[in-house]
Amino acid sequence: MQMKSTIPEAGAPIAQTAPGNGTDRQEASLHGEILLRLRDYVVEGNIPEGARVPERKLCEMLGISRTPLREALKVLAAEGLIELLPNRGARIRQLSQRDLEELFDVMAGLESLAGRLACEAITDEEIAEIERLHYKMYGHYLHRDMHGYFQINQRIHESIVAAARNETLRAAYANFAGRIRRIRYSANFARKRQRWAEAMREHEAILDALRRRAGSELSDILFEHLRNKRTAAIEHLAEAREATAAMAAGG
Amino acid sequence: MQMKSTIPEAGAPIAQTAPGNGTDRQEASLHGEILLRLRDYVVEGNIPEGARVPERKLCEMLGISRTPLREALKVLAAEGLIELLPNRGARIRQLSQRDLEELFDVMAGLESLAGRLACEAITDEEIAEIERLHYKMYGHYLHRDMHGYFQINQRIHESIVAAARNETLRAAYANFAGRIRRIRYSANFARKRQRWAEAMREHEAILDALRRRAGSELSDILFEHLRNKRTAAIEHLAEAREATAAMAAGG
DNA sequence: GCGACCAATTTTGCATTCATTTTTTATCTT
DNA sequence: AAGATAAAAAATGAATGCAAAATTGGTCGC
Repeated sequence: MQMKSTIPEAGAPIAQTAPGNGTDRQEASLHGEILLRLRDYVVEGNIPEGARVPERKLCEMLGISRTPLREALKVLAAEGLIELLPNRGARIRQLSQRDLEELFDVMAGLESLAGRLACEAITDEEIAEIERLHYKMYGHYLHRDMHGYFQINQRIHESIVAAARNETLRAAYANFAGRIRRIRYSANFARKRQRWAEAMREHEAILDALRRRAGSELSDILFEHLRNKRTAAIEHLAEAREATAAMAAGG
Repeated sequence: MQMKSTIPEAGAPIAQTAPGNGTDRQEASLHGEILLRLRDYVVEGNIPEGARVPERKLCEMLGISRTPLREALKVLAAEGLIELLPNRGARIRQLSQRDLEELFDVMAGLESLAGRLACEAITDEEIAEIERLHYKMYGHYLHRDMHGYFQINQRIHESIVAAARNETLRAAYANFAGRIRRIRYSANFARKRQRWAEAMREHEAILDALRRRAGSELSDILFEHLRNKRTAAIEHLAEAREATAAMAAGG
């Protein structure tokens, strides 16, 4: 039975052109669509860490044959989201604490670069927009609305990356951000309260350096800002994993 | 005819475990081997820019079927070395001048990060080794040996990346370096003589900052160093492309 | 002689099939 | 009954087959 000649029995609709996570979107081919869908699926943490990604099940789920699926899996492996064990299929890549530290440092480097480049090209309008976001975020801070704060925070960082006017950088940033986001979803990540005030102050320094187009200075501030984030995140993850381990032992 | 049950008639030997270009090496599966071979083949500039990568020819060349080849092509496309046009096959990605500028800036950011991280972790022995390389490179500079200079220069930058103790960073660096290396091979890249003395001075500043473990400072110096490289490289490439275009028009 | 149109060939995308390895299950031994 | 062993089932890796799209070559019209 050929797919093209009959209506597939299983599977959800394939077509979708959602803006998505920012990584390269290659439309119009089956493996491309599958890649987008699978990447989002994995990034959103729908499969637990270290779990197998069974080809057959996914094929049925998506209503396709194994060929395009396997092509997508190879790409996801190259992107670092999954692992391919020879003759033993795909697994969701389990990030060690060290992996996460490394990832955060690379993100810090990329944002630090983005800040430096942004100072060369950013317009007054873009700065005004970031200021607007900043004050909105400050409002969330005052109201102790962590979720709102977090969302605006992310938009500010994305705005800085966008202002760098470097598509290559943006794509790399999106890739690494995706790897971290996976953890965030599955570990129910949240920023520590004690870090909050400090982070807010750092954001003011970021905005100040950006206004003055002080590239080298902004680069330093952003690196340190992300470094502090890293410390908080790693601690949080360690606690979460301990809790999970304890639960598994207790239950 | 199944590959496993008969000896393949066409194609060069598949097995090879060369250290290669530094990007992740996944052995033991056909698509993995193909990926390594194809990547090196493309990075070394064996196929001209924009040229088609015909599946069938490559399959015969490598003595395999299209399935693993296509898997490898998808990965190379994700890495940014080739482009996949829907229903029109793979082409060697043609980098615009803007693409190259972006790539150099990202490389600058990654090396800048590497320098910063290296200052946190580098040992005296590693610094001594980089000093040794530095003086060797200085010798090549004095003897006007560009090729020797260039090779040592590359080893110094790789040493700094290695000293950052960040495998994620190293892999990303290798990926971007590969994209640029392709151009270098095919455009017969070389540094401008006029930049040479300046680059040598910058390298002394790099070494000095490294000795003092001045992370932020080293970060700045490395970024500027790569930025200057970028300018020289882009100019050179523009000239080379003009020459090629003139040759094509004249011949 | 040059360009538009159409059939033949090639190429691509995906499904299917086959061989091999891994995992599961059932049986046997101690 | 617990563990080891072997057969059965399932999953993986790669080749082949088939339909759709694109490229090529040739013919016709102007």
